[in-house]
Amino acid sequence: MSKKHQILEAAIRSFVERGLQGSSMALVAKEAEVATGSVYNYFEGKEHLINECFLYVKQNEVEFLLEHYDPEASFEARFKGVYTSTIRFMLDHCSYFRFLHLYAFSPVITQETRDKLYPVFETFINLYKDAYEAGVIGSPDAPEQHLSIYGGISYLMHYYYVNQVEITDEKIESMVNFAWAALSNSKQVTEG
Amino acid sequence: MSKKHQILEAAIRSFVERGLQGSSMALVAKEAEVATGSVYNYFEGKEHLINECFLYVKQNEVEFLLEHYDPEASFEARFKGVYTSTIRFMLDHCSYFRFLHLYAFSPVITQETRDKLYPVFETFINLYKDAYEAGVIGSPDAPEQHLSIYGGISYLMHYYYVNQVEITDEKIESMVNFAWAALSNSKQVTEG
DNA sequence: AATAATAAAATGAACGTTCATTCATTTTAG
DNA sequence: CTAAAATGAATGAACGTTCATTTTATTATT
Repeated sequence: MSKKHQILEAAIRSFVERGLQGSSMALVAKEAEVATGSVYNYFEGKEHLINECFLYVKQNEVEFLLEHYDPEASFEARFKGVYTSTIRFMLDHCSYFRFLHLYAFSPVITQETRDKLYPVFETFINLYKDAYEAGVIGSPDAPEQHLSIYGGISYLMHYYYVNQVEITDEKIESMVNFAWAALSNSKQVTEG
Repeated sequence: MSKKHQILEAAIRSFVERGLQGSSMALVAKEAEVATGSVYNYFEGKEHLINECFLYVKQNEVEFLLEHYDPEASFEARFKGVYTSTIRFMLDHCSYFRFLHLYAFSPVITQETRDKLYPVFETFINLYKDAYEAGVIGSPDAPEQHLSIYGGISYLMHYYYVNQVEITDEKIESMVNFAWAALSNSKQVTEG
């Protein structure tokens, strides 16, 4: 693992466990088994490091999602696939998930950082748009649909994490079905 | 408004706008139009202040929810009522909502603080339990149901806030219907 | 291959600033 | 006149950042 990776991984772990306040640069460096000054060879400063952690995690996430994405599958299969992948990613990379859950909305994440991520997630945003045009889901506003489901999953996963609930494949399936039901039912609800 | 309230309100605003790191005690005091030392007359330190902000917001929330809660109403009406109140509370107290959304999962909020809140929300936790026993909703795990809906609403509200989307009564109704549909449909989904 | 020369990366002590906290003093309330 | 509350300058520790020095890697030369 490269030194930059070491630092990112250590930083994410520390930010999650001790918070941004509680994680001094010296401490992050120590956890990464690197000299304090070395962090500054790779990152301009603490704020920059935090933003880079965010990008790093998000890029890992989208990479994972794309790996398991089949553009030829049915809408239902694709949606369920994306939700399943999202949950699996959260499980496999617990500290990544917790980092996102804690800091995705923080004012320390700059607009510049956020803007970098939009194109990366375009595939999935388009999935919602296409599904709407095909009449599979009810709302035309893709981000809204996505966020309310992603938010639900996030909160739930956090709850499972805190309470150390083991998440079986059946549990994942149940969550995904719940999400899909909410999404596909929204057609009737918003119209009725 | 008492001096303690002034400080809490100013702290919440500052924590939301500048983050925990960016909000020095001197700055919070200045925003509260109070001397730096005065903060320490009411709060033991910064961490304590943050925890008190959390309790303050949560207690305000539950007060608001109870004010609009009718224990005699039907399950559907009660659920929809709670969701509607939650959304209205978020809208009326934007910085409270953002504070919760940012720091509710932070490691700076102690377990002690969290434990204080469970009894406060018991009414609403029982609502889920009762509804399950009455066969109205499918899952016996009340916190899970609640969290996935609350999470969805939170993420959505944050999105609306960031994008300055005006939230009409129709929009609230649509969100509440979406939530209720997800909840009441979960019966079929988890069984099917 | 071996050695020297140069560049790049890594180091951690030192610096200067910031900031949480304290406390002697002043102001206000009873 | 007394007690409580408020004040903000002073303090000292913590922390982000820098940089002179050392170590490692790369290239050039014999």
